[in-house]
Amino acid sequence: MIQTARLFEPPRVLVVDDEPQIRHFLRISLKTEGYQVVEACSGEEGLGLCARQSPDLVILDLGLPDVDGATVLQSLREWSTVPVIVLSVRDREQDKVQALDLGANDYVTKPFGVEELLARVRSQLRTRERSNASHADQPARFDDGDLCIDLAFRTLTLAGDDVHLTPKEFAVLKVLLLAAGRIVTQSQLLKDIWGPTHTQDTHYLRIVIRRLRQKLGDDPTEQRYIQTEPGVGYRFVGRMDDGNSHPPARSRSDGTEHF
Amino acid sequence: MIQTARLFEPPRVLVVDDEPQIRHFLRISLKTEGYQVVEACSGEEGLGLCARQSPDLVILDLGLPDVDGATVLQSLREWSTVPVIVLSVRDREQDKVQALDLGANDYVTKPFGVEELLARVRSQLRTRERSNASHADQPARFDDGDLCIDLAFRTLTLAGDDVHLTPKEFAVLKVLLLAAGRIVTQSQLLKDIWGPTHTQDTHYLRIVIRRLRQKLGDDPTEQRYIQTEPGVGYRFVGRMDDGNSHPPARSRSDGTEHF
DNA sequence: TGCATCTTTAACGCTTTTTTTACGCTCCAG
DNA sequence: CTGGAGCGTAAAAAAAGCGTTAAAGATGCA
Repeated sequence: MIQTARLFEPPRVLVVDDEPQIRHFLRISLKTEGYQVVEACSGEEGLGLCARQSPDLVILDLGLPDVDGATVLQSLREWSTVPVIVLSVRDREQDKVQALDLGANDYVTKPFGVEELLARVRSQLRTRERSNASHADQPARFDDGDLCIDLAFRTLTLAGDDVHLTPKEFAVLKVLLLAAGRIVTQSQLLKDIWGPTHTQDTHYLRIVIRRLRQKLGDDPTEQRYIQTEPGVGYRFVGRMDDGNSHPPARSRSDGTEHF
Repeated sequence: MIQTARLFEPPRVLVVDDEPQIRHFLRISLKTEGYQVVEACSGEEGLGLCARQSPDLVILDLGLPDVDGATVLQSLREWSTVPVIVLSVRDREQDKVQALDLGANDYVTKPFGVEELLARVRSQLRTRERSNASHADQPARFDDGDLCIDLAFRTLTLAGDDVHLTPKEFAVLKVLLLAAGRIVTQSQLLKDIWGPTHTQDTHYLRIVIRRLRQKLGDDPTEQRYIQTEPGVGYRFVGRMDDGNSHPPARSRSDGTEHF
């Protein structure tokens, strides 16, 4: 594998923990290993940072003050596949099983040894490196200045105003956004959202797409966020392009903008 | 008529352990979960089975009679990236770090709870599934600087401008592109796209081919992307080839256009 | 229970896509 | 030189698919 012009950028690790000592301790350890560290002290904040920064790995304490850690994990997994190492004081098997089945990639019981945790971090990053190499990470957030969509908070703002989306509307938008630029076939959307028994009920889609376009301010005369590929499906595209949109390799940019 | 009918095949798990009770125990548990189980009682045998069976996951006991478990892991990692969950009686941090850094994906200390182990197995397989799925689709793409076709994104750009293709047009182009350089017979195209009842309706093809050439900017006076083989079919070629003369078997034309 | 929100159903006009129909050209054999 | 087979082009009619609207069921919540 020839990886030419690829700048080495240290992996970003997001630490979500409410205890300042643990955060401090982890920050020191992780930085010593050469990682970039981002911190959040609540689940809410963690989800937001995940969406905006798309870190390479998340260390998530289950015992958070605001939201249940499990809930955070669950929300996260609705739109992100970032590796998550769960920390918890609970040593019961049942807790581990629950966290792992919610999408955690590893579960470490407190108190833990730093070296072990760091080795598990390395292991996860190693795995991810392989599978990620050819695949750009998914956008968790879209923002072009006018329209802003945040999958973590399920929010959509248009020119600063909050716009409300129904569950179906949001689900469709999410699927389209996660495949931004690519076509999503109608049957794919129907299968994902309405279930495998409705892969032919394209009229469902038409209604939802219509309302989405309405709420997104899509104007048929200009380029729209949601484009129709007749007979095939729909695709979400950003508006920054002046006519020529290009699918290709998006390098990992700063993270806060675009996707 | 491309169908995604995908057979469900249960993941294969290889258990490498010298203790018969543990093997038996794991076999029962794993089979109950619906996995296919393969067993090895020595490192040597484990490596062999890995090579021959290419399992989806390996559970490896570190305390093997013949070879050191760590050595097995190391050998394995020289040619395989299969997820490995290490079992060990040793609880020292140092041992965990060593195993993980040798390429283990997880480390579970004996005695362990079955449910936890199974959850960790699920977690690993889940991760692998995702990365496999995204790798599975062939990155089919043509780009010679002027014309750019991306089958995954279902996009076609000509000199930077987006060009819209109808479903039939795209289907034909896709078949031709996937056989780039080779002839695709008319009846093959008709069978693939219009179904086996229309293998004689060559006029359908003529229309679609015409519109494709139009949209691709094909000029009859120069060499065209889509060439006609009278009485036989059509072939897609990049433009740098010297066209006629030589036999058709250009498996992979040189450099600039990848596919 | 009643209200409000969301989803599903139904119907219609319009655009895009496919199919039909028609005709001109070239190449090659008779 | 003549005529048919095969391909390219063009424009139509037919079909399919999409966008839109409105109203009838569900669903959830106070």
